Amino acid sequence: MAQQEDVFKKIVAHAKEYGFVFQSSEIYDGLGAVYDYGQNGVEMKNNIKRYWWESMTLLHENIVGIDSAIFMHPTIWKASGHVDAFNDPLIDNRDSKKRYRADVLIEDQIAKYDDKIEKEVAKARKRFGDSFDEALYRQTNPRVQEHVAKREALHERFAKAMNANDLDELRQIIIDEEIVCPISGTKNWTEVRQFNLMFKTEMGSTADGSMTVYLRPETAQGIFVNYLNVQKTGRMRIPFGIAQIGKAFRNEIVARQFIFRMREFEQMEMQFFVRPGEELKWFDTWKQTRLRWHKALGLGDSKYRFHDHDKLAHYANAATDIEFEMPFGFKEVEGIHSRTNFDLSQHEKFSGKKIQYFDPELNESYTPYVIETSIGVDRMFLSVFCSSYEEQKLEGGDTRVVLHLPAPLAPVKCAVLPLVKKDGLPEKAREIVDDLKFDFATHYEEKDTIGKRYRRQDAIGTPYCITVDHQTLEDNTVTLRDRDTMEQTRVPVADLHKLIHDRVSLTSLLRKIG
RNA sequence: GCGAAAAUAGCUCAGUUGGUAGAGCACGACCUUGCCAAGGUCGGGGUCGCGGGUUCGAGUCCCGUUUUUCGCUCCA
Repeated sequence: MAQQEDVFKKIVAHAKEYGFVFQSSEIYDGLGAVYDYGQNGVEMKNNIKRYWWESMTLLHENIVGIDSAIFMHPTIWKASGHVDAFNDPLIDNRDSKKRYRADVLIEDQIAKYDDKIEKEVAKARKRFGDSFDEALYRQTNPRVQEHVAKREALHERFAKAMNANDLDELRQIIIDEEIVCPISGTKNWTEVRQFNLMFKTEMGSTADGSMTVYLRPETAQGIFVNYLNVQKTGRMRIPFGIAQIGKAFRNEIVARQFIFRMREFEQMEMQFFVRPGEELKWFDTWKQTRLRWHKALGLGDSKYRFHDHDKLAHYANAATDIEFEMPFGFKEVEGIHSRTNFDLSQHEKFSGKKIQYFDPELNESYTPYVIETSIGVDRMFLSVFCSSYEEQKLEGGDTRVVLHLPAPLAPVKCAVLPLVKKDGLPEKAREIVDDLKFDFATHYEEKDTIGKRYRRQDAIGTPYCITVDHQTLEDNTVTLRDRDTMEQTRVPVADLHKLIHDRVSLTSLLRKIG
């Protein structure tokens, strides 16, 4: 594990050193859990996004894309449940250093009174046998009555505090009830703090005319609220999907592990609308489709696994994660959820608009069910980056750092290098660059020895290096060096375009899954 | 948010009981070489994360703060 952490540190350092990922606002000491993509990172990230987007929109004639705004009507987040669910009152125990949701602690305490009541009743039932009048016992037994009274008083006090959002009162309840930490057994509690996971801002430039809006914590709702628009204007027939790539924001309590958990991040989400009752069939179909998309990159099939959720979110009737083996363990990269008709129904309720689909085959209307595939761009980036990084030992004791990026995702596709900086080789190399640059991200480099230039390209994952030497001037051939094998083959300049295209184009990747 | 550790040049680090900052690599120019990094000469670059305090004097000691890493916690 220590060794793995070490590797991860090197990977993070490499990402910075070669212009993939920088800490946000670094010259001002940085901003927690926010990162910027550099000159190479942005290219790779765009390639990932294009791979996803084209796999959705080109390979499925019943999936279309949208790009919805980050600002949305605040009621959307009430309908979706985010306003309530993203507002947890939390409390820490100073001895065990454990954090708990204050409301959950109190609810557990209420459940304890229920247990006491049931225990009394069970004892009496055993003692009196068949002649036991349970209802009468519950109403009259003083011990049961005492527990009931305490339970009711607590419940009332708790509900009142939660409604008023009174954090001090929640803490007082925990103290008065002498609730102890299950780990340390002590009552050494901190203050109760409210964590709002949604970022807030004001819309409207005057103070009294403004309205609180949230930066979206997920892109999915932008799809749900546009469901009718797309379905009608696109004449979409169920089953169909809507795809979207965009930024989302969460004020994470703890955001760590580099770009794995960020406060501002990017999602690629697709909501697939299906007939009620067919959702689990489609859930399974999308699980397999999405896994194929991942595996086509060739990062290693054993690095993926499904993690099915036992505890489902309030809207879901099935959910799984696609996990990828990062240097710090298997981690969620993509979630696939069967969201039922929860979201569309909620928006029907809150907006008062009818969001139904008339199914001509069934001759009936219904609220569609939804299968969601939701993948984090940054997590995808991290998984590709980590699994591509290698410190390779070469013969002769040398080492080289090489990024074995899937060629279609590499930020630079080929580098054209004149062997020496004279004898007309740079001019010839420039000619080749001018031919290739329209189709491929191409680098030209003439500084330093050829070996050094190869290593620099290896470090950013450039699949091909094209070297122009004296023979090139005679017979118009160059050497083509492969990043992974370091092998060189002599090829005519005229063949370069096809050779490179075959390996680096997104098409080759899409054909594997389409 | 709690606990622990770290922060010195673009990168990796040194800086000895407090005496006003150094190396290697990288970078720029020129020369040399020319197929798998680290030849020569010259040069640019640091208010030692930030803010206080102690001291004649702080990179070094103390306090606070920011960021990062690890553990806990949380995770629609």
